[in-house]
Amino acid sequence: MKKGYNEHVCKVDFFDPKRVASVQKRLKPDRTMQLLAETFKVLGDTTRVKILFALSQQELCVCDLARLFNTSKSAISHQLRLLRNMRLVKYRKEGKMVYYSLDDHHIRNLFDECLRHVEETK
Amino acid sequence: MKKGYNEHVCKVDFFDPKRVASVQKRLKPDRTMQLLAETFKVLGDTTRVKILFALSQQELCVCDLARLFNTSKSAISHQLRLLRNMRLVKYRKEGKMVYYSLDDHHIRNLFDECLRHVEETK
DNA sequence: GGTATAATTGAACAGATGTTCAACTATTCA
DNA sequence: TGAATAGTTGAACATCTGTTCAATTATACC
Repeated sequence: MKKGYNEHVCKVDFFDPKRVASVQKRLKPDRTMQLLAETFKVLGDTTRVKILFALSQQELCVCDLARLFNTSKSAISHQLRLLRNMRLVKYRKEGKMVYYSLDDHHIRNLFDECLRHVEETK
Repeated sequence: MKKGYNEHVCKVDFFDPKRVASVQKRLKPDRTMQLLAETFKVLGDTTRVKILFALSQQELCVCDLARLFNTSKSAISHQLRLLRNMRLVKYRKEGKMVYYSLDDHHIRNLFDECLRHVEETK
């Protein structure tokens, strides 16, 4: 993401030290911001949004999801792995089948809040 | 994003038609899912999350933000354009300066909800 | 008008992302 | 045990993303 990076170039000219200091004090730790961004990033893909929305309606297996969105099991499985890693979905095994569902009640709230934003601005 | 794409390969094997049909009925329009994903995607970057969080504290100019996060004005400006396009920030001009602030009260709620998720699972 | 500078923009490029394909694992059932 | 199959995984690859650098625009002040 970074390239040459001319450290000697003055990157900033005019800024208000008071304003900057006051905001700086109230910033959250970098790690927290990273986690926030990572979580939003995982939500930031149409396939994954659809998967999560579907799972918010009903527990489903990989084949159900693949059928629902007319895509391959492999693609769905790769996406589910990302969602698992971020603890957005959980699963239970039943024989050869694996049933997925939402892991966390916050996700539905996130969806609702974001839907309201989208509805308002469109 | 797509390559060869073997249309003739059966992509799905076992699924529950009832389950799939019941969820399918309740899915939102594709355009809505896309807008949701686009919005989350814009939120899914550490620099932009930081910018938005800073702006949720106080109106700031590009130089303030560049200073705050020790990055270039150009990088900040590029990111602000994305945020403007998704109507997440608004701005007012005052001479040579451009002051940015949050456009929408939903964003703070989104942040809070996501923060709670992050705090719980870490 | 002319210079300085806050901000924006476009091109370039390294790195990240998402799907495909093929190989593999795990479980069922005959 | 062996065939069938639900699901996972890794490599490959085209596309997308974010920062840098250089050029441009817009405003202030002399």
